[in-house]
Amino acid sequence: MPAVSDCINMLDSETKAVETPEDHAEELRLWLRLLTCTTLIEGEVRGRLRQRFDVTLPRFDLMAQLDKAPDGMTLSDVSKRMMVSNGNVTGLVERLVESGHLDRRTSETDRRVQVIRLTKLGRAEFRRMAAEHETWIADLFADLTPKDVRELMRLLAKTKASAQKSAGRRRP
Amino acid sequence: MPAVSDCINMLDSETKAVETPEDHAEELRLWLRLLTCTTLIEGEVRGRLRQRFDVTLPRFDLMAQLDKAPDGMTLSDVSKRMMVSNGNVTGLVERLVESGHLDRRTSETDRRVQVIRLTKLGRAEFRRMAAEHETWIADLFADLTPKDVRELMRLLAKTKASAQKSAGRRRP
DNA sequence: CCGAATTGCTTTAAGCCTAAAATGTTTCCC
DNA sequence: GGGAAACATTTTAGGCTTAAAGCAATTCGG
Repeated sequence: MPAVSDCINMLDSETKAVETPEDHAEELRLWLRLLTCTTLIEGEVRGRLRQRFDVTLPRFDLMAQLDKAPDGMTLSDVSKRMMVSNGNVTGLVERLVESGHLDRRTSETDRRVQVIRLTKLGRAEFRRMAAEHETWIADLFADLTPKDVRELMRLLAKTKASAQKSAGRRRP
Repeated sequence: MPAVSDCINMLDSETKAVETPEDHAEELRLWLRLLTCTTLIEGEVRGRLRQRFDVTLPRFDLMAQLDKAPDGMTLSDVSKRMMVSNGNVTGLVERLVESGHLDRRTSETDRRVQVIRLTKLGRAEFRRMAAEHETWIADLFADLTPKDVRELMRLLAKTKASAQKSAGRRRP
């Protein structure tokens, strides 16, 4: 219950109360736990991909994006989807074209645009890796009940929306 | 409800049913959403740290670990806590010693061990950054109710335990 | 004791990643 | 049409990250 003096402060604030020096320790702990979970799982997946298939996680992620887009994607599309910088994608694609997993061609209608696709080899290898990858994920989350999974999905969707809104406030 | 043939299969499996080619699509979607949330927030924090304080996220994370350990930590401790490789810490520490934020000395009792601490400057700068950092996190999670936060904490704790168990099965 | 593991850290080689600047292309609009 | 703005990508410079190999120092077992 805010004190009267706080209510006065709240008036000249925009959307959120100024509030007395509040701690937000809970949110901080939540963020650290979220980060820990992701780092843990990501490290495990990275290691398994390397050991079983001698492939890096970024390469796998890029191929996963392309597997869902049979007609190919532009580098910008990939960059947005993967939430990484443009320059990053350039190098990643370079190496995957080199190894024969990707096909890259300049768009006929817009010469700025590069369209990339999985090659036959790339698709076959990705499918093989993805099948096993799915079992790893299932195993990593094995102790969660279906209800836990649903609830986490819901709360993470809410988290994502909240974070996007906050990021948008800063970068409109 | 598993079919009879599945139950037979379940008998010769260890802890978890073999089950017919199961899809696990829900767990996969959960993992991708978890990753998206983390990437989104991490990117936002990284950008703000750079713009406001001209500091990188890994440097900030390292300083955060040391702020909680007034008597210092060994590089191994830091490596475990941050869940990054040893070699990574070596370089990170090198740069932070160089910039005057960290103090590094060899342990008196075990000459293999390097103990690092925040310098006065390092601690002061970290505290300044951490205060603002906490408000960013609060803002990014602003749409979650206290109940949401509690529930997420609980489910992520369960997720972490599940993933650790799974990782441990592979690397005992 | 003393050699064999183990431990703590660093080095190496390769790749990932970002922000910012640069380059070439297209679109917009006057 | 012609210049300005917007766009897609690449380049650049620097830092982060990992796995694996290497080097000391310590501990352990006989």
